[in-house]
Amino acid sequence: MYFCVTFTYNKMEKKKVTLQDIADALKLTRSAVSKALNDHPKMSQKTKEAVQKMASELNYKPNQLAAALRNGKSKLIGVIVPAANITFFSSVIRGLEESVNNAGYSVILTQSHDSVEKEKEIINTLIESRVDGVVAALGLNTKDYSHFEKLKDEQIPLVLFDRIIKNFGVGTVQIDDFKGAYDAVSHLIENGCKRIAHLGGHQHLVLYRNRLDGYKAALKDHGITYQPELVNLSDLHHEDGRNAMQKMLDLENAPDGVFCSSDYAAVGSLQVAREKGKNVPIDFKIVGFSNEPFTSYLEPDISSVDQSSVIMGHKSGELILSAVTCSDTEFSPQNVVLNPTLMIRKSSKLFS
Amino acid sequence: MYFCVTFTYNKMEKKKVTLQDIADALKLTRSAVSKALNDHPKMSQKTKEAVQKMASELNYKPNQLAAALRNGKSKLIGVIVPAANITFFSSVIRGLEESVNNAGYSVILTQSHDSVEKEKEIINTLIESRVDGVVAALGLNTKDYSHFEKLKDEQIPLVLFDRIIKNFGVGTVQIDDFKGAYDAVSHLIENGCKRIAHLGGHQHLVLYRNRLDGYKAALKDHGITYQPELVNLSDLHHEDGRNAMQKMLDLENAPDGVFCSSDYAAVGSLQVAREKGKNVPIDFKIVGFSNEPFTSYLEPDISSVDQSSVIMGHKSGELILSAVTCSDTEFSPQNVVLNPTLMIRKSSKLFS
DNA sequence: CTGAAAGCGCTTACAG
DNA sequence: CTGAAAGCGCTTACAG
Repeated sequence: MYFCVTFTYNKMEKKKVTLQDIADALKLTRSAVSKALNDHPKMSQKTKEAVQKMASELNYKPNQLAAALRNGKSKLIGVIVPAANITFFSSVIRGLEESVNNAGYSVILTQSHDSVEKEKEIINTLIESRVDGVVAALGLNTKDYSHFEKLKDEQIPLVLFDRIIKNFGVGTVQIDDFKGAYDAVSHLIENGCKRIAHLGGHQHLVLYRNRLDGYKAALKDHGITYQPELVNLSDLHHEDGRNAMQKMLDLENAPDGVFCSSDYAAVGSLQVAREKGKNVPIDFKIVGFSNEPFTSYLEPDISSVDQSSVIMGHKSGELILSAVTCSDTEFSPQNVVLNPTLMIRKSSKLFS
Repeated sequence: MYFCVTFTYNKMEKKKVTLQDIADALKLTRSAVSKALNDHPKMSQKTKEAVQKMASELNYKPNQLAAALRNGKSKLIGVIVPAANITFFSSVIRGLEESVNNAGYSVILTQSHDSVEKEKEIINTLIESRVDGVVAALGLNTKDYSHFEKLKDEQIPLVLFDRIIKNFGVGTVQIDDFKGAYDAVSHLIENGCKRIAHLGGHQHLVLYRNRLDGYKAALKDHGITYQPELVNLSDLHHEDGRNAMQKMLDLENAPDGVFCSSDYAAVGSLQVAREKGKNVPIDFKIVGFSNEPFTSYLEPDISSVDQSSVIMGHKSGELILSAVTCSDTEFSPQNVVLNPTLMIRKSSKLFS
């Protein structure tokens, strides 16, 4: 599978330079040096400058571990996502890392792989690492929240995004899934669809419930009767989209459009519709969810609900930072709801 | 842009339980408790059990910060990527996190945004965080490596992946880019291409040099003369692919196929070829690089060189762990070269 | 098999 | 404006 080229180098121990070394060099005490370095108000400018100079000369690197232990805060934010290589999550991570990094915090990244067991382990590890806060999206199968309660017990602030827990008393960041779905389905109706299918996600997750509700509401408001056989719930992977569409397009009264709660399911739908001889968008229209970059590369490109994932990350970062840095005994976690944007592309337009 | 719902909860201070608390409860000393918890050989089974029991009763969580300070190792691995939301990087991160996590290490994720300045800052932060090792892919503009030298000065092991530095005396993980390119171009030739273009990356990065070399070698071995005007070097984004292809297809002697060092550039090429009335793959054939998931969703789906990114992450994890846990004074960093796999799809096949 | 002691590198309340 | 001292929570070499 691979081959290796190796060579050796000498790994010799070298003493790390500490506050004491700077103090010695300058005939000061550790405390003075510490204060100078931390820009303490009651320190003469002269001493500060001398210390700064010596620190960089000696190539001093403060030991954050020691500072963290002493201060009782690690400047570490733990992040839990199901998998780091799903575009939506990696985009949130991107935004999150940017925003907390700006404030001098680092991100510890963990993956639950949608396993509750793993989620529990991670939370223990994060507590032991003494992270100052945790930002998380629930695993697909997480229905019991006791491990998240533990964070509360330890007084570690928590912010949930996208896959959130309702009324859990923690900060949350989500998009308005109801509105995203409502807009998408209304758009399909306005472009001539009469029978719209919905490929949705598991209903124990709030966001998928909200999307289904938005779908139903849009139908109702446009005088279309809700048909349970046009709704399929799954993990929403590419294959799930294919399977669902295979069945639905074989219905006697097949749908003429579909609103998918995931772009992967939407691509699957597009492929199957084509295989069954449908012309998309003329015979069959599609809207996906998440606005994954690839949706715009397809032919026809697929309409999708953008959930501004990088911004969701930024916002999650802001929330966790405000919780972490808040010194009040009374703290009010915010629940942020971002506005979704329907990106209209060829897959759903009447005249393309 | 968003609205907020807020409410308050009471943030009261609670004492964390420490070794001392367990010791007090059991009339033991901290040292005894520490040894019991760390499964020290010279501890009676009875004590160990009693300590374990009390620890979980008191809901004890060891303070990793304190342990790290004392042990001189943080069990933290720093990761530097240009951006976390590029599929290739997020996949490597996925694999890396999995493998180091299995060994009890956590990942600190950072992003350089292809900025040398940022890269320098990150390395300082990681040193201050006392990470036990660093895994990194170079930024696109990083030509000076002095900040990576710093890691050596601090005796922090480094593993570079994909965008590596040659002969830097550190562990590296890459795919055989030469072979990947060679195979891709040979495949195009075998499927009838006579004039093959190459959209390549900046040549100060070894991997892009290797791919260009592979391209040239394949041409040569098949008796085709290398034509500089058919090579375009860029950042390889979607737009770069479009721009390059716009120009090339207007050449008097336009290419009949293209090997792109990125899938994003490949999609751009596909779009432009279509816009110019080419039938892909009949008139014009395309092979990309990285095997991004979306390449298989397109119509025609795009052939691409798979660089087994998750495995690259696993391998990087293994290398950094072996460097971190190695106690020898002599350590030999490995240079791992993974085998690329050409994924043949419709965009490059003679008879599709 | 168990305990007393020292120390990792920092910071801060206190005293001068 | 500066210093001496204590302590964050752990671990380990040493003594018994």
